Amino acid sequence: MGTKGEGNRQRIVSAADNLFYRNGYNQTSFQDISDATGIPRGNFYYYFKTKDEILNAVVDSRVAELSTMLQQCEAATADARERLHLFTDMLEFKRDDVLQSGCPIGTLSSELAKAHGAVNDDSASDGLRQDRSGQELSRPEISRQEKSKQVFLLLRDWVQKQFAALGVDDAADLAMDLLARMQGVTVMACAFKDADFMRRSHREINDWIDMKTRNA
Amino acid sequence: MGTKGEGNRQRIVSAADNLFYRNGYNQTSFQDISDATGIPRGNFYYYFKTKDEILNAVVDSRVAELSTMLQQCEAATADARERLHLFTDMLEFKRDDVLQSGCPIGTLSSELAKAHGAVNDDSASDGLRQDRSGQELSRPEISRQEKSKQVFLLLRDWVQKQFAALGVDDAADLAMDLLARMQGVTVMACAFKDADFMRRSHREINDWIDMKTRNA
DNA sequence: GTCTATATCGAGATAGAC
DNA sequence: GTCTATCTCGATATAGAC
Repeated sequence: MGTKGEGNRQRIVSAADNLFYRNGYNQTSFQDISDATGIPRGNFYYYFKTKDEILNAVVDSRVAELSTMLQQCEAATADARERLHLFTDMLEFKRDDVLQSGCPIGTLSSELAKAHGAVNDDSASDGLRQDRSGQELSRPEISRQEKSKQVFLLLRDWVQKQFAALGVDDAADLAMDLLARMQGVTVMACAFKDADFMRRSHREINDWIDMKTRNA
Repeated sequence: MGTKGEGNRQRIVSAADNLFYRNGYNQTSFQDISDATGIPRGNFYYYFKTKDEILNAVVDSRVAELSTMLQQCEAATADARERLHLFTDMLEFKRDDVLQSGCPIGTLSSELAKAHGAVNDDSASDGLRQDRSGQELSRPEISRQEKSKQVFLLLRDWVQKQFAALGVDDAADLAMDLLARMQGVTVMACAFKDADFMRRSHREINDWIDMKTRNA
């Protein structure tokens, strides 16, 4: 293919984004991304040194895409309560995907919270693990989870801003509560493949938003 | 080791249970279980034909363990509202584990919801995938997720029973709502490593239970 | 910039001695 | 029942031709 390099980079990130969501990060191979894009495996190392760098690019891409979506929510209405309702509408737009694969942000975060290698049951050593030369062992899952957290941080801060605009005094708590409720709905709806539960919960979350911001 | 066989089987299941939780199912190797138990890799195939069978045994073990815990909740008090509060106390007992690795049930369910192999973007074929001989391809992730769902079903039915005993007319919905709220709390608390959020949410979930069952 | 060939490792699973 | 040796496959990653 004679297309320009940066175009290929974007296609890799886009395919990886989709595959990380559908199949999970650990279960997605370079071959899978190669099959989805038509770009040969070896070329990936021209754009990314490691699989972790692809993950970084995917998270950056998700942050950028969600930023755009949140800006559109702000452009659509000046009423912060309406903006929050537009935000929860994701439960409706993405219903089929959520039922099949859960929330892209939540499931990635949960997956990356899992460690690699042996489980440390040893109660004698409570410091960082060290190798024979005394250096700390690198733990990639730590930085990976920190990276994936960026998407949640973006959403939390935006939701908090909307609650604050409505004059509540616990906007930070309410922001975490809203995200937690949406996460809980996606986990249970996906586990039970229950679309009706998603619809009902969507309504009740909107009612909860209205109730919490009634004095605005 | 000259210990009896069934003892070894239990030790394998127990170690796998812990490793599936801390490291994830897909990221747990037979070598990891071997290291944790001292039982050589090859012996696993005397007790289990495949890794899937180990997963089945782990889920059965979790169902049995949780059944015991729920029976203890019932033995502790005849007040169904008190029983539900004892149930939510898991958010307190298991706080450190949840902060590190999330909920064992929810994260396993989310992990097993992810597919294997290529993502089907092809809109022309909307039936089951077939191989060249026309047979349906087996999709182990389907039966795996169905199996893991058993733990959620146990909890949902028990919670529903408690709500029903309190005379509410939407016990089934409330059971799903309670599990969803707890799942949401664990996902966000683990992502943000926020113990305070867990404590606060625990209180608010208990308040919500009391509110929903006020007329009992 | 693009692609093929390959190195290296660890996974799940099997065979067969004891 | 227990254990070692090994098979086969697919993973990430690298080397180097074009």
